[in-house]
Amino acid sequence: MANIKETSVIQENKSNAFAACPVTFVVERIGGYWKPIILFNLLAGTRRYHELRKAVPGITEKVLIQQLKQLEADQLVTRISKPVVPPYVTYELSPQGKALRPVLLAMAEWAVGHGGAQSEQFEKQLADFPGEE
Amino acid sequence: MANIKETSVIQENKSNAFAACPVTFVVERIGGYWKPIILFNLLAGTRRYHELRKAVPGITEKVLIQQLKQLEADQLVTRISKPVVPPYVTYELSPQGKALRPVLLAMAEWAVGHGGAQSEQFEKQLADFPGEE
DNA sequence: ACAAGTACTTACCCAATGGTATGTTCAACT
DNA sequence: AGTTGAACATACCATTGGGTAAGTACTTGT
Repeated sequence: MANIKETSVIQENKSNAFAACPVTFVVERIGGYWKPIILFNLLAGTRRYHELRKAVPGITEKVLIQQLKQLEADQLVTRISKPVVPPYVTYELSPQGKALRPVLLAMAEWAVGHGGAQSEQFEKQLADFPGEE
Repeated sequence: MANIKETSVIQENKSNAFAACPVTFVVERIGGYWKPIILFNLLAGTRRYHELRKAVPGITEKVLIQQLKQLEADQLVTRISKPVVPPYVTYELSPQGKALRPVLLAMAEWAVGHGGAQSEQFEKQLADFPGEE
């Protein structure tokens, strides 16, 4: 019987930081590579699962589902499933998720300002971005 | 000789997403757990290495250095080293880094609004947060 | 009868992130 | 001569995020 490892010091440390720093609180929820991107897409409105797949290029099904589940568990998105065949499932931002709009828009604007060669493209993307619903 | 793996498809996919989505552009630079937290601390002003260690609880030296190097490589922070002994090294936000202020503040404000039990604490933190320099 | 489409699930794998622990350099202090 | 302190570097390990590939359930279209 090898090392058993009691509850991991790391998690405790993270909880400490979590308690102290508001940014940490946010990172714990929308950190990682894909979550902000998914949220940004949902900001534009309710999307079916399949639509999200197309809207977020490069993401795989597994990861998309995985991230959606986590976002759902953190109550940032709401999953609505109609019991029909073929399945009809949509995802949309919860009120908490919608409250992230300023964060995501601030990100997008920074990208416009500091995206170098991409800036123009980003600007176009933002131009036809839907406002509040 | 086993599979050699040419340049990784993943990176290509990421570059695609990167090209299309402004939020992806940002995530590529300040994604991960620690970077936003470090940037948030630097937002309050120039800090010595040792000060950062204390300001960011739970981070280890290795990871702190690592993240600082990456931020420096991405030109979000500037490292200033005085050639004295003992070493005197400070880190501060570059202009690009300072431009992230709205992003980080938006995060902090979201935390205040949605931090549940922690909200009050976050609010205090933000109250004595320095403004623009 | 069979392919197609939708929204997943499962099993397996790799690479990056992050953590622990220790070493280094140089000078001032004791 | 040994310790201390700043700002790292390095070696090694564990965890996690993310990727690939395949399978599932159920119905509609051909």
